[in-house]
Amino acid sequence: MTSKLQKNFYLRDDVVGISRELLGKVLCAKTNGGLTKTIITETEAYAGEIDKASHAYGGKRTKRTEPMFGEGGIAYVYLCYGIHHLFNVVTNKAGSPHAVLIRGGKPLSGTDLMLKRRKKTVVDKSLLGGPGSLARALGITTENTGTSLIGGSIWIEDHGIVIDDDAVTAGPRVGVDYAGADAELPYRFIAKGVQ
DNA sequence: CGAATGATATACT
DNA sequence: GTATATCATTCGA
Repeated sequence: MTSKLQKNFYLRDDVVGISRELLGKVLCAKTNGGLTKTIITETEAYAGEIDKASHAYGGKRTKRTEPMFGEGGIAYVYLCYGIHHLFNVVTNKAGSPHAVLIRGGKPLSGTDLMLKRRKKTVVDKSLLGGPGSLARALGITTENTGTSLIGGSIWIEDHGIVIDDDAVTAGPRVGVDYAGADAELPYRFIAKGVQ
């Protein structure tokens, strides 16, 4: 059974709960003429204005973070360190800059295309190991920021994969040391045994 | 462990 | 309008 996640999934105000539920879901991207699918195994929640690690902390609204302030159900893609594209799913209603960063996944379909984009020949965990690599393998770029996840070229499917609570690790986020105490929040979710 | 690399935010003139 | 500091990272040594 497969079904595409609908808008009401993204509109809830529990961004941490959504991050947890996205584990095991399938991220699909039809970019550059090719279709790729990946099972989401690692996510991170960014709780907008109350979260120092978020670009939108304190309700800061800029041209770059604009998509996060929009309605849930769209993509927010940001170029980080001049090299890496990071893919986020915007959640909550318009005006609440919540988002879920997709940090890792496992190839499901379109593997050849991912290998080609990463210039690799074998599938290993470095293919989708990390937010920058994952976005590159899926062909996601900043061009895709603001794209709708309902009816756009990027969407998320539910394949009926259930990740048991025992298989979920919640922990502090990485790479956000500058956020001080907020970097310690257990907003990071990893699905064990799927990777 | 350290460099690469470029858009963006912020603080200036 | 122009300048500089900073970054939700990765790869290679």
